[in-house]
Amino acid sequence: MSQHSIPTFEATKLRTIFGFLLGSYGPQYWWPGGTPFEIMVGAILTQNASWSNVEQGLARLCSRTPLEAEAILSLSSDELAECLRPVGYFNLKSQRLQAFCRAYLKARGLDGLRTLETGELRRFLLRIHGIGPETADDMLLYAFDRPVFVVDAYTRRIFQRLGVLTGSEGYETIRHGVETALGQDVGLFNEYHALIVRHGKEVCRIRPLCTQCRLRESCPWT
DNA sequence: TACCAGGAGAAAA
DNA sequence: TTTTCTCATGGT
Repeated sequence: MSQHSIPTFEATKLRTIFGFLLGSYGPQYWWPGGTPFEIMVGAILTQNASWSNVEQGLARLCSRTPLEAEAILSLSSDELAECLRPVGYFNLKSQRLQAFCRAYLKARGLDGLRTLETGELRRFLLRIHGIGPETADDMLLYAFDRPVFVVDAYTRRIFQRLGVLTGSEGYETIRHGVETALGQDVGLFNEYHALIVRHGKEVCRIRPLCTQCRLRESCPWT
């Protein structure tokens, strides 16, 4: 399947998977924590990092300065990196977070960004250095309540095991395919991504059979 | 001791 | 255009 061909995702299958996850884990009440700005900061910090590390970094940052764009930019990149040390990639994320804060203020903050149509807002976010498709979609869905399906490594893994994906599909192909199949449902996308992450953490990351997965008797893909 | 986590961008092939 | 490399702490 090439990046440019549009696969047909079975809505029934996608909803069956969702129902299984929701029945197994219940609502996840994402995003964990805070204001839209905090959610956007968290989305940057959690790139290829565990949320527990992000929480430690956020706590250090909040103990140093208010969690606001102006305050974050008032720190030197080294000072910010030191706050973010527990997150990992702290030098990288210090620069990415400040790049985001500059763009955020230039766009007149939350009020300015909220006036943008979803596609326009997505393009704005993707132009910021350090914000790729998954981070942008996390922000769109969880900070702006826009109907966007977030694709992450867990999504690819689970959908591939279940035969929804072949493994060669690109990010936009998967996102567009799921959105087309399920319709523009913010609540559904919010819960679906959160449940996929929850299950991804439960199921062994390496072995196909996970002895720690509490669903191992009924889980259809382990 | 290894391995990898709610990725993204640059460099190399 | 596609693949590989780099960034880095903390938990298991």
